[in-house]
Amino acid sequence: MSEPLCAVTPEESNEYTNIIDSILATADLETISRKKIREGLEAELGGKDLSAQKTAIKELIVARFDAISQVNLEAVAVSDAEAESSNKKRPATNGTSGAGSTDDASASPEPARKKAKRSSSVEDADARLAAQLQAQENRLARGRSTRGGGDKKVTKKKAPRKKSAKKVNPDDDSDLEGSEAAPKRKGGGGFQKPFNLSEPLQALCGEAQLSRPRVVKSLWEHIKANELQDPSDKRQIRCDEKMYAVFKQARVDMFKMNKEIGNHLYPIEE
DNA sequence: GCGAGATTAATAAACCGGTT
DNA sequence: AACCGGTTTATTAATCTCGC
Repeated sequence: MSEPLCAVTPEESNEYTNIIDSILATADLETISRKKIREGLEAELGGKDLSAQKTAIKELIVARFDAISQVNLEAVAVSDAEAESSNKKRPATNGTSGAGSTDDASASPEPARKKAKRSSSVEDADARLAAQLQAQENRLARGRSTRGGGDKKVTKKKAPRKKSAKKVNPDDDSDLEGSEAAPKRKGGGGFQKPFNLSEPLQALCGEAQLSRPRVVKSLWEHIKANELQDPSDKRQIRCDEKMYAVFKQARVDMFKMNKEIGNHLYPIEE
């Protein structure tokens, strides 16, 4: 709709490039997105509306990202090569294969985020090697405890875990059928653990004891049955009386709801 | 082998970014 | 444009992996 997308003038292109470069210089290339860069650009330009030049700017951003990430990659490759050559000899492929390394460079940010897992044993070989190298570095750097680095909380933040349900199925079907007593993770850890529900929560769920996932499920059934989602922002749940008794507020964010649930679950003591 | 940190499992729906 | 998949929130227990 609307007007043909205008191209940026050379002056603008120049100006935008400088701004984008400065944004990229301080940003984490693994997590930065086009949108964020564009937002930063708009902010830098005093809130100027760039929608008319969206396409041209998108290309500009991509071009600058590619250019900068390639520079970074080369820098990393050099330091990597130096570091590794002292420990291990690796076929020095990087220097010569320009095309290959470039490809890796542009692809690296996203895949890097996606994987962070260790389910596949094939990838593990590499992962382990990397872990060992890193462990050595850590030990040299500090006497710090172990790979965790000491932060327990890191778990949640640092490792974006993959969606589980999806993996379960393929995993399940593949070859487990042959070997009945598959070693796979038993039933599902503590997820099935039942809790005593607080009174208001009991009134909502209709059960005195439920596991957390069941409580969530039950809550959503209630929400849908009573159309409690705010139409303008469906993540917001409007509390009816029963809900209010639990959450003590007229509206609750669906994620906060999960958080609040914890206050209404009591461990069952024998 | 033991200890400890890291990871994964289920549950829900919306939203966002990326891909086709 | 439409679709797909990841991310978000919280939780516990079991399991895995690695260091010592």
